[in-house]
Amino acid sequence: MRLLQLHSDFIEYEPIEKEIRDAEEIVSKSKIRLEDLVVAFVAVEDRDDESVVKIAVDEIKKYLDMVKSSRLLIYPYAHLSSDLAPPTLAIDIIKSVESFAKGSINQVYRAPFGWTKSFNIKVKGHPLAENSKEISKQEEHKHADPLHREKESSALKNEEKLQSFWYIAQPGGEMTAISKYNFKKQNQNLQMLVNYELAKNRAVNEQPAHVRLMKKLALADYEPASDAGNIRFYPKGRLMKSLIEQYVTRRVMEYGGIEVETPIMYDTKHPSLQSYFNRFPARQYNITSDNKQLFLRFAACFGQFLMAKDFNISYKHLPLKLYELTRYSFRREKSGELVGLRRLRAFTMPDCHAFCRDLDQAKEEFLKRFELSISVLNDLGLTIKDVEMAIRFTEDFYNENKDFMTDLINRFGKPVLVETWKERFFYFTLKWEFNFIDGLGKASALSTDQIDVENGARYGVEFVEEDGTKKNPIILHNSPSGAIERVIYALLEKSAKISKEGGIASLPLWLSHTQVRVIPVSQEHIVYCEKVLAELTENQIRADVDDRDETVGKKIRESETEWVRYTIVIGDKEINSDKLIVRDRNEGKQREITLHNLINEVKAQTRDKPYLPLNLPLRLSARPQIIV
RNA sequence: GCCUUGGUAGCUCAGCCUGGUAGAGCGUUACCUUGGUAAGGUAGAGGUCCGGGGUCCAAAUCCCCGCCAAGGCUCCA
Repeated sequence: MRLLQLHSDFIEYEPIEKEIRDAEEIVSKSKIRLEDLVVAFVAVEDRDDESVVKIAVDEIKKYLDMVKSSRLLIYPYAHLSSDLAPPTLAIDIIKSVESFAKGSINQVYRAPFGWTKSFNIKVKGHPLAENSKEISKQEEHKHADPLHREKESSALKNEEKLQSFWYIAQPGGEMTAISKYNFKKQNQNLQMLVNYELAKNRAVNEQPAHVRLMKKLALADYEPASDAGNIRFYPKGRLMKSLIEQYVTRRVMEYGGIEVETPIMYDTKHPSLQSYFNRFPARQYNITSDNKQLFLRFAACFGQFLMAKDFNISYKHLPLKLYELTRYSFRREKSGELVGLRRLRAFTMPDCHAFCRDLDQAKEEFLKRFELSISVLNDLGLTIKDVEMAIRFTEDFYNENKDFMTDLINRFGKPVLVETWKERFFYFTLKWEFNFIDGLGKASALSTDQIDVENGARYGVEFVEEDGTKKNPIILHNSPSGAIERVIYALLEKSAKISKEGGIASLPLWLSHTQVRVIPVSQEHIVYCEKVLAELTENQIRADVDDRDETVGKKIRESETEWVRYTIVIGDKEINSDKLIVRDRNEGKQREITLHNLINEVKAQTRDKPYLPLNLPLRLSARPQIIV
């Protein structure tokens, strides 16, 4: 017996005419509408007998409980099988299913057997809404086997290939099965990552700290007029984001990345993309334009692969590295999955692909990019201490590249989470990522790299080998920082952690909106303040002056709550001497310094980092108020 | 999608249980104050109590339907 269950908002059906001679007689041919129910499409197959009835009803009942529904429509649907039972037997079995189901299910309906029916159905969108089963007489034995798992139509996955084995690998290369590993105190975050990945035990009832901070610091906010997960960035957030974007781009270009730009929407009917879609039921924004079905990119991969396909590449050009910073990549994550800046539907992703000649070259390049990623994160204010690494690979890859794997783990220098598969299902054979663990124990991937052995051929990317033959390259997929929004999330969450432990929450100076704030004691000092301001600005330091008609105390308080690192108060004393009194927020106290030395101090801390001027009026009285 | 919580002034929220004049703080406007390292004072303006329906003499408040959001579940190739 074949069973397809759909959790539906409604179904409407209307018997049109008898399809077979043995069709049952029906009372009325009028249209029937049922709401909020499970529709079970049933096909009775040749081998079936009455013994499948109980099994089928048990399955249906289990499914109804799972989706918390108590209304069932049994809908005979021959098209589920090509091996149908004779109609007379089928109708008996279906009727048995109906009467048996009535014993345990509140409301049971059945559509007539043997009729052509028109129907209109709306299936709910949740992951369990579609469920397909094949029921046979041996089903009961299968159930006794704990390894037996259900097939779900929505998962096109080959589950055997997908079964994961989990380990902790330590520097040196030793691997311990996760159940046997003893987590030490310093590995708390790794343990949280393991919990997050495996135990799925992460119920918390709090708003993440960064959501409050992104609003308080006037960086970013939700945009109610857009789709959820599409964030608005205020001037301060935009500036911070621009700086990170410029920094990451510069580092990738120094590494050898060639910057390109690719479209944000693609035709679903394109052959390369189509085969990708068939394999991975995607979550993307769809657009219909004229007669085309387009989707918004969820990564820079397609654009770069389609571009590389048209290149004339020799082995001498490899590794060839293409880079794009996507603003945006889109993923239509389910509404409930979206959180602040952590998980969005539109995000900015640095994406660098390296096309490599062979595995040896890919491995060599892989290590370079690993070092690049660590260095980039470090400069952004996130060290190895702040992240946990996960490595995922196929067993074959591991067995053939043990030394390489050990090298990778040693470079990280801490125990890492390992996930392995017996066979390759995804397009990569090896993947690592750095996960940031936030104050609520949630893990989010930042930097990542993958060895892709599949998409070269899928997209028809080729290079000419030394002997003149054409080959598909191995492709590495690296994002040295992860999504820019997510970097900001991690920085804010890290600050919140520090603050919770009694420290001073702050952002790296080069990413701070205002680096120095100048406060006049009274209106008559403003002119002098602006001179100081001009000198700071000339030296590429972001400084502003609080010329509003407020008391000094209040201005200082606001400077502190805005996380401004250096605050200078200027009155008669300062005008008549060459010394300034600076309030250093990191130290929590004031000290005397000359303007020249202050400039040098700031420059020393922001050396080699991008600079952008303030994107708001330098006088606070001229700024619109953005937050409370 | 499901579960939970929420939607009241520009912002953050109280009021709702127990129906009867629309509230506070911050911000904003005006005036006073001209200041020295974390909030100076006084006065004013500011409301479709998310939308629709119902109950009631009377609904921000109770009931029903809907919309939107957040958090959780799930998911995260």
